[in-house]
Amino acid sequence: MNQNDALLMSEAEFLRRYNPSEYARPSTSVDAAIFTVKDGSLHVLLIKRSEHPYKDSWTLVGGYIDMESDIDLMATAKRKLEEKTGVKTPYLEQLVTIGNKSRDPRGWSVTTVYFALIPGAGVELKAGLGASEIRWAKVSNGKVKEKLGFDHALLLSDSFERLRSKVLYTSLPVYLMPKTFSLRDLQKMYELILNQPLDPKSFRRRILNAEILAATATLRHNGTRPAQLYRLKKTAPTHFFMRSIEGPIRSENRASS
Amino acid sequence: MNQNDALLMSEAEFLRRYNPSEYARPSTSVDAAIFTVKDGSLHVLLIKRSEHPYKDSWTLVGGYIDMESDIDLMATAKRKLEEKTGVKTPYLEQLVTIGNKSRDPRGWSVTTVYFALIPGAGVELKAGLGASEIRWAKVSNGKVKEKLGFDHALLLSDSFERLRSKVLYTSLPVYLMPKTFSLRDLQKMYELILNQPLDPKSFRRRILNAEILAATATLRHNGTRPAQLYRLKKTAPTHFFMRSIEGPIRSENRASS
DNA sequence: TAAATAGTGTCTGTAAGACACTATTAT
DNA sequence: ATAATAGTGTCTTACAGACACTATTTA
Repeated sequence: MNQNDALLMSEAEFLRRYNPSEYARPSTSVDAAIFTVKDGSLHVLLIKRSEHPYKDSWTLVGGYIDMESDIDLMATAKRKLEEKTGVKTPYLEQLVTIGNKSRDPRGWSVTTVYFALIPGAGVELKAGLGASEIRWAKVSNGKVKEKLGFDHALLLSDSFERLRSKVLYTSLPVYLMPKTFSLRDLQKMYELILNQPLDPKSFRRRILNAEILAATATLRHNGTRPAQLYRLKKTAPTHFFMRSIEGPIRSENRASS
Repeated sequence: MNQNDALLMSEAEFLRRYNPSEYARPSTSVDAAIFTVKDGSLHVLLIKRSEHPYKDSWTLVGGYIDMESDIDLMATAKRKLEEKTGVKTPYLEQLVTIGNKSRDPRGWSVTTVYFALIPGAGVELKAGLGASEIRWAKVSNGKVKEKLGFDHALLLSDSFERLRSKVLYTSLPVYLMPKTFSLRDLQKMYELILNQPLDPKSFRRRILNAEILAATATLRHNGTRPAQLYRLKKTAPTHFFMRSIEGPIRSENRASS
């Protein structure tokens, strides 16, 4: 047995003796700000908790890692999303991880926050375990009317800010659209999130130059001039524009000092 | 006792009975990719582990949350940074959180990765507990020569990619500079990270328009034409430019689907 | 003087902003 | 024809790229 074998053996021996409950660990969870657009407004999915703590408070969708079946954190987020909405392939992005002593009355806890964008059509909500109710809540300026449990009001406003800031330089809103849509529809989605009107000519130029949309063979007729419908190209990744839309000053991601 | 009191009481009762070790939890840690520039190259801080697992392997600086003294995750990251380098106020940004079954042989583990930028001058390294050695390792193309333990090669390359991608549209490199520096020095820092030469005129125009630097009263004389020295304005936040430097195609932050 | 590094003048290119304009439908 | 919504023409503006040029030092 050479020295390398000895080292491996002793690591194996170490692992054999390792007791995971020897040291206290913070709790870890995953929360998701799941956005959609309904009736011309941005909404986020909330559940009403049926268990302590914060029983009967509204919160974002979330839960604990299933150490048996979840292979990684995103799997936990996807599982929660699918349990509640049936949606399997959303735009899902990790936003931030918040961990501190005070956010959960049970002690030190860490939560990784994802944000998801899903089209509004055809989603059927299921409250599921731990929730007595589930519903879409209208988001205005990063806030909902409901008083949220834990620090979820903060998680929501962070998620919304990130969404808004990324909309200035990416094609993210396409993930909120139905399968086919007109450029005007997409523009309205941008305007809704940015809370700011955009020039139609500049908007169309920007989106069409990105080459992420394909025109469909059909026009949509609803009473006035028909609109060309588009769909997202199958292979199109999220587009990052070289220049931002000029909007409110961006100051996301500011560092500590 | 009204209904609200009753609800509060029963939550208090719930918390009194709550047993944190009732459910298995993943382990949670914080790792930091601490970058500096030495001898004209980008370096990252590594330690050599003195304990299992991955005993005698090199890894990024990291460790467990101290549930008594750390008030939040960033406090853990700052504490680790200060223990190793003595630096107290770096640029410190949360990058991503990785959690899965396989990254640690002891089982499901979650780590939150920070990246830090510190000036090279006057830093004295201390290996400290759990480490037999500590040193700056040269980073080339997101990699170090050392074979890294756990999934730290991946954490490092992610950190480096994020750094590179943010350098295209922010003023981040100022945090790697000493107190005063010339614009040419700063340009060299950008070029080093981007691995791409920049036009001096365009570079100066870009940086000066951002109004984040103040000229000092002194010039630096070293043998040729003296250079105007600048310092970072005290109040200057990280600057986000409206346009990217044209570089390799940006594709950070791509979502799952 | 030459070598070396700091810094400028100025033209071009590109994509966004502004805004008036045309186009196509239903009634 | 009018209202309503879709979509265009085209001028301006802002800022990055390119690159030749000038400036200030030491030896």
